[in-house]
Amino acid sequence: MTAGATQPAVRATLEDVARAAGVSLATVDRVVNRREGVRAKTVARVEAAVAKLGYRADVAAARLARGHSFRFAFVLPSGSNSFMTSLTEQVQRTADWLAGQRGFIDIHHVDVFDPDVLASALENLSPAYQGVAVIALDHPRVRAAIDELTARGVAVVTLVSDAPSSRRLHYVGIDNPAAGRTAATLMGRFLAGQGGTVAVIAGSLSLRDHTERQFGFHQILSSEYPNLRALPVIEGRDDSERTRELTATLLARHADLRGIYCCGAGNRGIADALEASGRARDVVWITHELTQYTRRFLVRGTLDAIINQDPGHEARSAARVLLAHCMEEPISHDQERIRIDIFLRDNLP
Amino acid sequence: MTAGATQPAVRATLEDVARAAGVSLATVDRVVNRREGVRAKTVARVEAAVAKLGYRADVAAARLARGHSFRFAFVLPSGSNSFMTSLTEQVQRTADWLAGQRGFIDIHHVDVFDPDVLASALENLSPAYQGVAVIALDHPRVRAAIDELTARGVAVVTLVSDAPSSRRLHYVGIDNPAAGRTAATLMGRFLAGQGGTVAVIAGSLSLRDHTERQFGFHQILSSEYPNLRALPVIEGRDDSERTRELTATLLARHADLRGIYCCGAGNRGIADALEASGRARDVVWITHELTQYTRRFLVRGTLDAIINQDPGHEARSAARVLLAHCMEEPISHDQERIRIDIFLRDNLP
DNA sequence: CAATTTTTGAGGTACGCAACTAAAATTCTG
DNA sequence: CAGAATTTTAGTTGCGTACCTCAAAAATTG
Repeated sequence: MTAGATQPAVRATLEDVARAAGVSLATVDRVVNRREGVRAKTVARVEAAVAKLGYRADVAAARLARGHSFRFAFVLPSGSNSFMTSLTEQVQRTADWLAGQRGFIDIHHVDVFDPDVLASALENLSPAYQGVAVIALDHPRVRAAIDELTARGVAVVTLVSDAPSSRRLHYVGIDNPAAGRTAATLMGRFLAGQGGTVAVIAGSLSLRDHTERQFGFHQILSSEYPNLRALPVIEGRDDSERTRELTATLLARHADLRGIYCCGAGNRGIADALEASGRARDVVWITHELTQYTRRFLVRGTLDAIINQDPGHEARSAARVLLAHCMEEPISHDQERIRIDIFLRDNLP
Repeated sequence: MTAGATQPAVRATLEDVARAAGVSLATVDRVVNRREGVRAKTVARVEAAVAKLGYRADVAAARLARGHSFRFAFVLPSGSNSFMTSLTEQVQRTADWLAGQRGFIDIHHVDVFDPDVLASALENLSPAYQGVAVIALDHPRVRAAIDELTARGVAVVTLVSDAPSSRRLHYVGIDNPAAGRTAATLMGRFLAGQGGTVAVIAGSLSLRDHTERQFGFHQILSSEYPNLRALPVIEGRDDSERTRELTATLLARHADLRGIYCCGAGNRGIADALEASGRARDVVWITHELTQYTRRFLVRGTLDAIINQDPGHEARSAARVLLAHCMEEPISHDQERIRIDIFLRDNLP
């Protein structure tokens, strides 16, 4: 048995460092917190002592002493599908957690699909906020609002949907073109050796994430799976009833329809239409977001795969990124990267 | 724009509560921490004040005052494949993070594949540890060692590989039978409509996780994909060279070999044999764990899918669970559940 | 060398809570 | 109803750090 680097039983304090370096507490404090007014020679001596004793500031004590507190706004959609409901719930949970760390989250519900409404909401945000997380729209007015917040020193992270050309600090969400490519690869491989047509249903092509997904999907489908022909994209407006009708029409018109990729919401409509047609087993259906409904369709076999982003992870990540920025701490990119989850019936959580 | 529940600008402290309830700090402290020695009437008065002011304990101040510190042992394998190397690295990172929170992690490297060595390592662990994370073996001696630690009041979590019949506090790892089923579903669907044989390569069938994976794999393959015939399981002992030879033999013997599922390590050997045979494109190969090697094989197209568990998540989760247990705090099961990731070329992180 | 600037030391306070001691209020006992 | 036993409450201290002040020491300048 090999013991790893055993650490000291009890941590060194600032005072220990001061004693070891033969200087006063105040000097150690200046060095550790990179304040000026210390000779290079003394700095070196203190840093040596820090290294020797393995000194690490106690975060609890530091936070207490600093006494900072933070206030963040989360701007979420007022209209709600299952995913957004779940996201809101996770943000609420994150808020509870943050409340113990001197962080306060206010949730603002706005119609994020209207650029003007969203932009004014951002513009009228109380100046009390040090950070804002927003489901963004990639639109000039929204971009301007984000840039203005940033210019005022407010940290802005985009959540789920990005505004890449803005000055936002960070994007918390998945790589949507890659998600579309992932769906295409699954579709192509599940339909290996078969020919036919594949339908793509989006919520709206004015939503950046939906556009990016269908772009990625088409990219792979056309280059890798020439046996499959993609039909023109249909806009279901994330509405179940409308999506049901569109799907029913598709099924009626295209006897050779072998696949459906839905890169938005409205899944209940697709399931209804598919099951009513009796072709549920013959058509490969791939969609986004694990919800109580899509889970059921997947278990039942109507749905073949779900591409998912974890709203819990996204909510926590947004809060962590904002907090780290405010405390001038680095973030761990590994931990903050939002994965493109693939769920089959067998690996559902 | 609807504002959510706006929280007070600055949080209430214990003293605010004491003043509001007309009692002393000490009394509030007893009520909040559920100590006894307070009349029911007073308790009610304090709780009302807590509710009214929305008091939440400041975790930083609480930790500082309590002054507790914790020491955990992580027992990891001394022999190393890529996954274990990566896990060790992540544990090291987690240790750095924990060091700021009064938590100390010592890493012990032992031969975890020998039950006796592993059991003695656990038995001889310093009594200074309040918690232990161990890559377990499901063996009577190991189980006994875990149970003894638990009896001594040490929190034990099993990591990556479980010992379900022991009294361990928690298992941090994936559901291995489900992972095997996931692999089988991918295999079956990628080979839809084709007949042929499928090989299963395990590291060793005496490892519980490998056995469980191949069990799940066979379960789904035989029930759902009768067109595919599984060959007897081969043991590659997680050794690349041996695995290469075995794979080459397989390819030579079975002209109708259409799939390979590797539920252990030794992937470099499989890649070599597959590429040398010229049948890399015709054989569906699915394996576990994303490493620098498997990533390359996936990108190149030799490998078709990776079933992954995130070592970073596992290391952090183990530390969080131990820490929460020691501080008698609840854990968020959502966040601690280790997902079965599926990686295709398109959704690689 | 005196005047000035830079660097360092000593000490203190505050942060919000936990845990301890001592004192007060209440209940019980004979 | 006094005095003891018990329950309930008040007061205090310390955790490790950040940040502040004031003065002393050292280095630099004219």
